[in-house]
Amino acid sequence: MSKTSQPKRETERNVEHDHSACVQTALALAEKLCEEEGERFTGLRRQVLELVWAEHKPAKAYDLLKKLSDIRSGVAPTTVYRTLDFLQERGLVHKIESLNAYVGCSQPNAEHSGHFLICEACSEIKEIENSEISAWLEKAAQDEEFKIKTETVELHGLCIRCRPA
Amino acid sequence: MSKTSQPKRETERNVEHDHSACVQTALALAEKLCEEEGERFTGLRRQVLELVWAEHKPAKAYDLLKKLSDIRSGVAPTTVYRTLDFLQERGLVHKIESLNAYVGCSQPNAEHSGHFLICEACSEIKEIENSEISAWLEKAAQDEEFKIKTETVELHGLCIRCRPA
DNA sequence: CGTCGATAGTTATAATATGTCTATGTAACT
DNA sequence: AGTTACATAGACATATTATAACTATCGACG
Repeated sequence: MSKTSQPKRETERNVEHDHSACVQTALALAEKLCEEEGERFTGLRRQVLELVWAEHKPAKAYDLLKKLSDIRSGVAPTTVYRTLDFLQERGLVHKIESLNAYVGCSQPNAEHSGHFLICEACSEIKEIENSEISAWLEKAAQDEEFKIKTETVELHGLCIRCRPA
Repeated sequence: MSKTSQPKRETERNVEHDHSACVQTALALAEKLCEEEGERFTGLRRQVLELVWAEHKPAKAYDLLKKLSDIRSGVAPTTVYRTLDFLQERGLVHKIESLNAYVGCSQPNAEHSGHFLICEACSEIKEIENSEISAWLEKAAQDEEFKIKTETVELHGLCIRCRPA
């Protein structure tokens, strides 16, 4: 194959991004985390997590349900929601409240609320790892003597690839 | 009536807070804003806004529907959602994404995304007016060259009255 | 190999939200 | 007043999102 022939299929997200490695890493990390916590990383949990990670876009529960039905039998809404609950509790996925959808988290060990950049053009979502954000928000909350437990921070707009030059 | 007799009924929120004045202000402001924008502040819109403002707690659409049914006929989900949409577009109410609920906004003229402190004990919600927050978030987004359009910032925790001393 | 708790299957239903078509109200113009 | 046009709201249907409650199965451990 010459360099000028059909280029290798690339993700929309990022020409540098090897997504299958990305998914494999997430699954491996999940497995490790469950083992450490004495939880079972069952086939169902693996399949759901894999489906959530299929893209760097929020996945809707009922879409996961459809896809899951293609690869197993006896799948009902409960199946999906129960599994998503499990994954959320371990920080393996986050719920995006403003979209009623779910994304995989790549820092599941770290105690954190997620902060997200959500592109309204291409739907790609990125978790911000700017650790200052929580500190800033706490500072703002302290003015009201409010004690933050969980943070929902979802910033909608245009990502670098979709914003006009 | 002596000073030691039955004290005047006070809101749970704040003994200093005159809530009926608070609602009246909000309604008057809404009326003014609609007039300025050439929009009609109809009976329905006033009633819905008044119900949303009944408490400083998020109001659920179907609860509003029930209450609205007590004071008008022919109320269906569409009625409520349509009216909430109208009010949201004018910044008169905000939707709290993490609760699927709505709160009145007291700075409807100001262009802004709301930032909220939500007490998980008493459900009271407070809109933060710390203007630095948006600036901070933009700063964080700039690291990713992301252009923010709307912000969902909902901080759940304990308010000053509910947090342990 | 039996039992116990965790996991998942099954069925039903609740809660949240939207689409579409029709009727009515109000403003603007004649 | 009569007519038109558009905004508002009513009516009805249905889609989407999420949970409840009960039963069956699996797998770790004694």
